[in-house]
Amino acid sequence: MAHIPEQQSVRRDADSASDLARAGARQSPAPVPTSADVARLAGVSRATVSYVLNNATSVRISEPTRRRVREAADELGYVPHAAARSLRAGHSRMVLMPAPSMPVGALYRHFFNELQWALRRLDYTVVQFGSLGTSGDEAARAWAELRPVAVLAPGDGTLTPRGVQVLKRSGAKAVVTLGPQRVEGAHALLMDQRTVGRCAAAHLLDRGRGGIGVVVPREPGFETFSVPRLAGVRAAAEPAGARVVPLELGYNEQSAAQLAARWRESGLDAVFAYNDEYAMLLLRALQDAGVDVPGETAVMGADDLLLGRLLRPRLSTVRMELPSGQRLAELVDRAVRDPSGDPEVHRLLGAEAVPRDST
Amino acid sequence: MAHIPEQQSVRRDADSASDLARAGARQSPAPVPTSADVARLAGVSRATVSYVLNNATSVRISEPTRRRVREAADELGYVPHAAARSLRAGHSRMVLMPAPSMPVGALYRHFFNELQWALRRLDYTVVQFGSLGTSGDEAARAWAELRPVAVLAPGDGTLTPRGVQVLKRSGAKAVVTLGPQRVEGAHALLMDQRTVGRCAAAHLLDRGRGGIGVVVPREPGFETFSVPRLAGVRAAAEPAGARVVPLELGYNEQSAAQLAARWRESGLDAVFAYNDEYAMLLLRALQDAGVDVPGETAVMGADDLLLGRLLRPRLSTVRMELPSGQRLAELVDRAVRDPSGDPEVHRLLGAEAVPRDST
DNA sequence: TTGAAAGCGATACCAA
DNA sequence: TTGGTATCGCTTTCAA
Repeated sequence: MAHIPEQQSVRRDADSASDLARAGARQSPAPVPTSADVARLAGVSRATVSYVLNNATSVRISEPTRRRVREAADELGYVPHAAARSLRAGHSRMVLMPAPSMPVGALYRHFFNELQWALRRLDYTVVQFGSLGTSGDEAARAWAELRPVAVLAPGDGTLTPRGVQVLKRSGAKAVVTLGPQRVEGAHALLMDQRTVGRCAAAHLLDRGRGGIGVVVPREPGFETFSVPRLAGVRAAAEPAGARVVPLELGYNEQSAAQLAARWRESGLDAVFAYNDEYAMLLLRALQDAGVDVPGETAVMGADDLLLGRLLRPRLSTVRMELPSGQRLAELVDRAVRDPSGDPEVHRLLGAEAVPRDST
Repeated sequence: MAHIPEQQSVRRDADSASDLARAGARQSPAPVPTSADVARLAGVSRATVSYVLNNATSVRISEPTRRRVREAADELGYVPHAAARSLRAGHSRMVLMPAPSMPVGALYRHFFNELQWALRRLDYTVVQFGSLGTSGDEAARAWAELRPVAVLAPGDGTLTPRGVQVLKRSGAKAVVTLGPQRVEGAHALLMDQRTVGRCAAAHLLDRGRGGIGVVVPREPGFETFSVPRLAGVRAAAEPAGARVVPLELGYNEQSAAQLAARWRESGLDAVFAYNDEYAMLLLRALQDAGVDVPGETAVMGADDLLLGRLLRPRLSTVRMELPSGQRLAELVDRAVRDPSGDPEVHRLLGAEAVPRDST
């Protein structure tokens, strides 16, 4: 024991080199190296380690010392402890994006990825937090425990004003909802799905249709989109004297066949089928039932999927647009820097009818 | 000032009720309440607060005290600080699931969600960490900073053995890859995409085809799947004397039309089109070019999408199966509890040909 | 140029 | 039954 400096604690006595050697063998789980271990191995103080590894500009450290520290860190496989760091700092750069609880389209996924990427470029750590299972305020509490600097929550009604309060009190500088609804106290990136319905209805009216069916997926989780889309169709069509009828449809051939079999009695001459997938399903079923599309009935989807163009007749659709993730990332950044600003509301979703051969 | 106990620091002087009141006004950002604040308001020690809020069983706290503490916590909107807690505890229950860097199918998404849900039931905190942009060992370091108890990484080659070492040294009890490749030192949930190719090839050979084209998507990011699928076709077809030809295809009508235009000169009589979407695209293009399917050429997809059944002829496909997320969650849990266990390798992906009318 | 020490928030041991 | 206090890993001010 004579060679071991007195101040070292028993646990730290074991010299780091042999710790490292033992890491391969699965015996005792090698203790996770801390900055103190690095300091010891490099023969400097913890402060110096911190200075070197963080490239502190306020202090000048000699080049040989820097090298010794870097080598020691490398040898030990030292990785700083994010929690300890942000605890000390009093803040983090974590942006929490609770993952959407419903299946989302490619457009949204793309936007989501872009946003994530842009935030990372602004030096935020983006973390997706699966919120499935927990609900509402409970979820907000769980998020708040992580002390994110900003929260990008789905604007689908999960988050309540109370939830926003909880998050803000826990130190979140910005709470932003992303979806069809807005929430008191939070910024909103509003993707108003009614626009999609309105757009589809306008096109169908334009084609002279007077009885519009609106497909409402039977699968759970789609209400956040399907309800406002239906409302949008109503808002645009009913004032113009058209009839609007919601139609339940399950995503399977049988359900589509049933709907198609009753089609003629419904007296409808058009259908907005929620999205391209349901539209393709229904279009095929109608054709199989002998209903002429677009002669007897117009069929319209949404999402502008490539696959819709492969059908005959080619599927008319609603193309949606989202702004670049970059812009939204900047909004988040602004909100973080100036938490006192009033909640901003941005309408994001652009929609445009793409007439093809099915209407 | 007379009414304020001497021991309170200046910052804490402001009484909590008025802090709360000020939270609505956006003046000074109300300080985030800590357990000390709760203790002060309830007139107890921080220790007691901790006991009450964590339902500690080793200590008995009187009911009135419990109530006072709970009310104080409620009034302040207190939420515990996860980082501080896990720092003290020396471990967390965080499972990191770096989000897949490529677009994935519905099957995988479903599996992913199920796994996430099952882990949460086992009391883990599941966090998805977007790894886009950072690469390889750099990413592993970023993950390690969060000190997750387990990491579920995409098994697509991003993670290196070095990365695994970094994670383990940072205290991760289990590192599990999820994808086509395995990595030294980590458990593997192997989804060997060659199986899919083999399965498709077997079916096509069965149908008497001797020249098999294999679509390789031109879009970036698909290599991790397309390369092993091609290899699988080769492995199954070439020993049987069939010819295998890779075919680049972009996901657009033009690219498909080009490929179809050159079809007859290729002399192929079958194509495995990567997945149903590419298959549908190509099938339509072949038909438009006057190629008879399945007479002249068989077309096969993968994923068993509903939409594939809507085409005429109905698309033959490869249906894939993944085990329940529950089982995998249990595997992760086992690995966490017994970090010394040897890396397990599980083959996950089941594949089965679904013959329909296009082959 | 480097080191000592305080402190971030929560917990658990030991006393009282 | 409750309170004081050391501790987790890291950063940063102040002194040397």
